[in-house]
Amino acid sequence: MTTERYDARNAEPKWQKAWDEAATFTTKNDDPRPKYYVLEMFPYPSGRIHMGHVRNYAMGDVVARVKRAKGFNVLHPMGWDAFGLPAENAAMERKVHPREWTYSNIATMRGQLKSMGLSLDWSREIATCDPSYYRHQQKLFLDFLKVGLVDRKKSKVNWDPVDNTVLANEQVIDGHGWRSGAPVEIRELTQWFLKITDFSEDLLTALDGLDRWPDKVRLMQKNWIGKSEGLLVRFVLEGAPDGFSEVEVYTTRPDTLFGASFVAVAPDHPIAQDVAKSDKKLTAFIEEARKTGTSAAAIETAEKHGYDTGISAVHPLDPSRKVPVFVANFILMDYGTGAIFGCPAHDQRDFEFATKYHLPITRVVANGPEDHPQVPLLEADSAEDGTLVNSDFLNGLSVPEAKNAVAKKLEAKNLGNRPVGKRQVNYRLRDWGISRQRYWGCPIPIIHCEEHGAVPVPDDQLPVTLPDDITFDRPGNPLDHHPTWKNVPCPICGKPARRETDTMDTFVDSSWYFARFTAPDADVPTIRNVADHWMPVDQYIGGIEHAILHLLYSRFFTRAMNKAGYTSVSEPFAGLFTQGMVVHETYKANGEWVSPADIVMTGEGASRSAATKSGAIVEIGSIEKMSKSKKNVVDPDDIIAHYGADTARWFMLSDSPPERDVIWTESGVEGANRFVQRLWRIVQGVADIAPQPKPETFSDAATALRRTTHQTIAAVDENVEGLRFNVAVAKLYELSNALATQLAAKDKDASLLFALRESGETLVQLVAPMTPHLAEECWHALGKTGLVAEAEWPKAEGSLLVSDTITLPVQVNGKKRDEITVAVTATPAEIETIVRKLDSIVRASDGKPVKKVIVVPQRIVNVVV
RNA sequence: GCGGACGUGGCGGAACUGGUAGACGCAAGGGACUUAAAAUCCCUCGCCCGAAAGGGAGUGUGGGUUCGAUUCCCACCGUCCGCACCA
Repeated sequence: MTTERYDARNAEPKWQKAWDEAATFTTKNDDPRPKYYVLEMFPYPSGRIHMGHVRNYAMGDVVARVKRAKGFNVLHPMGWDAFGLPAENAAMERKVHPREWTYSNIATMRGQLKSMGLSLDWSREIATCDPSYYRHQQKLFLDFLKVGLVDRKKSKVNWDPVDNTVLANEQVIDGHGWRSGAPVEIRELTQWFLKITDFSEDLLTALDGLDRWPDKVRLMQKNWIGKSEGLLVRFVLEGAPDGFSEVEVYTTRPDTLFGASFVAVAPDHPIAQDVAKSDKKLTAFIEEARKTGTSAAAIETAEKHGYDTGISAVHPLDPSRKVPVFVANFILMDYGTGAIFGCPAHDQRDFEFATKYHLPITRVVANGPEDHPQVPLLEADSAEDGTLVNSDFLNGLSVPEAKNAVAKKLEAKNLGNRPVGKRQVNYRLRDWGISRQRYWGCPIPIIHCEEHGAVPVPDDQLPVTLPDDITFDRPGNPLDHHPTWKNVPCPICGKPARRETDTMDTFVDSSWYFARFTAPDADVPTIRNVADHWMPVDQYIGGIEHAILHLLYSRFFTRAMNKAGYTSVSEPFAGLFTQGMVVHETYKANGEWVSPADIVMTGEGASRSAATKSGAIVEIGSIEKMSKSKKNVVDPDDIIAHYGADTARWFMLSDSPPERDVIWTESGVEGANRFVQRLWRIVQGVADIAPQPKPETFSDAATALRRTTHQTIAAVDENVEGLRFNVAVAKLYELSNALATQLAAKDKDASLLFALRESGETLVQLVAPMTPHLAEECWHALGKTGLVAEAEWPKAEGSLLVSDTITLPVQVNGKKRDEITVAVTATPAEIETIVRKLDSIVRASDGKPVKKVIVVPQRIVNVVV
């Protein structure tokens, strides 16, 4: 028996090459076996992979390898989310072209991913920044335009007046541009929009069908779509400027209409704007309100402010009542009609506002007799389960009844030739603005002609490619500055026209890449029947940070592609799993963050202490997400070079439940590596046993080992299906322990030798999805021909999963006192007889009479005294 | 503020549908092997009382349902996450 250590550095490249040469992971579209599409969120090519990638891709790879072994035709591709701002920042800071920077990062990261031994079909690799990808995206955009899913309208953007550029929200820090430090202005630009709101209702209701998505993500999307059912109500105005005889408000609480004590409109509301023309104070108020609207910190501390316009609104149900009309800073023009009626008693914001401006606060919904209308409220009370009071014909009704009664009444009542009230469903979801004033993105294929307006680029002129000769020495969008690129003839009249210089939001790129993977070389965006065959993705795995935008946009995009005829599915991801982050301790020396690679740790447990290599004392800080800024990053390359990819993969799958954060620790990696070495030793022991014929009868030891082996197959199956990798890992440890114990036994009969061989081979197959290189090495050592990656998944023998005797715990009044071993077939009556005679039970009963014996078959016995 | 999740040994965590709480790993302690170390192997390992046998309480806190509750219900405490002047 050899006892050499397993040498990952040597074995891993060897097996990666073997898989490559055998094309083990290349997927054919016309393979007749049932399909399984597993996908991990593709990475942004930032430069190097990080531990989060290792964890994400290790999980997906386990699923892919298990499904492949179970006979599925598995699609498991990889690509690059390659457009985006960091490439432009690199260009500005390091004078490197965004394309070169991106492709060089891709090359590095591809090499790193390959060193992980992932079972990916690299022949399907795509990069979103490649014209061979984005030309199809341009085609999709034009087709969406044809089917009416594209819109062009004005929208507000963050504008940096020094850099002359549009800023993303994350580039605005405390109301200032991140690079220039100048105060950010809000500007209106004409932008392209995708009409995601056309699908608001469908995107909402279809969430119910996504039963393999986390409830949490579905709830987040539901809140994001934000459906509300309410009523539009028209108020007649008195004392308003010409042309404003009425104001329309939106409310979800029409039942509280009799509690209205004011009407408020947004600073951007046409009425406010009009009054401001002749009212300097209001102009100043609106200006002030806009300022507080930009930064999140300001909003949180912002007080509710209002400006009384002097206009009165007539109560629609009681013409004798009139309420003042305010302009208020907490009303949003974008939601509803940009105007509300305020009911201070039942809305906290209205309550605060009314208190400040001394407006009446009248209770109109009471929870019970204690809520006498005359008792002053200390805060608003939503009182959704209450009964209407103080409300004329509504008195005594429940809230839903009152909502309905008000709606009915106002719908029937006419003002001019329209009803006063109209029921309306509202969504918080807004259309998706995709215009970005940037270079490194997919060009929007439109040509602007003075005569013909926005003209689509004809199909035969696609793709509109990005020009290479650009500079970043001027602020603003290089496409806009380019001397020639944007000058083109109008496709309709041929007169000089100009290209759209905006590029698409990078979320567009990632909204359909999963569909492109199904036919990555096709000269159309998707081949319909191929996309229909593979889609939806059976298992999608990625970070929770994409719970809303990426996943919602992809759901929309799939519907849009469906409408444009590219696929007949409408949901892109049947199963979704969101994995936790990789976190690590932080270290500080002399006030500076220190990398774990630069410290020396001494002592253990609570008495641990750390120092830098130069001897400075290191303070051990909190455990946080690995990030460059805190320097608590462990580089996967270092780990793979030191321990091998299998150790890194095994560690990422062990211990922590995959949806939770995992703490990266040195001892954890070493533990994982210990297992890798241990498995190799065990397998060498098994390899010394010649393959055995299956015996007729088995010794007790052999049967016990076989039971463990087959129970482990069942357990690993079940836990991998449920993505509980940490539990599957624990079961594999148990099997290893049982196998090692029997391997060390002195006298082994032939049946035990058979069981050891069976157990060893099974163990190798079961770990193969997690530590694939080690498994190949073991498979080979066991004398197996072919690749374990291509071997059929082991099947648990049903007869070994059940036993003919069973051990039942025996409780007295719910406390365990003893246990008995009986035949599985023992009847409850037989068990009861045995239990009643047990010394331990008689003793524990303490002479009290036995009232009842509860026998739960196969589970437990409880004696009630 | 609204919504959601979670709370189990020194640590990460396991526990099927209400049925033996603490699987498995890490850390720790003891031993074997070794000139020594590493590696490896064996043993112990939630808390309290007890030499042991055994016993007691125990899954954030307090109550409830049940023969039986980590699991279900109510209240509270704590942690984390999402959304937010959304009418």
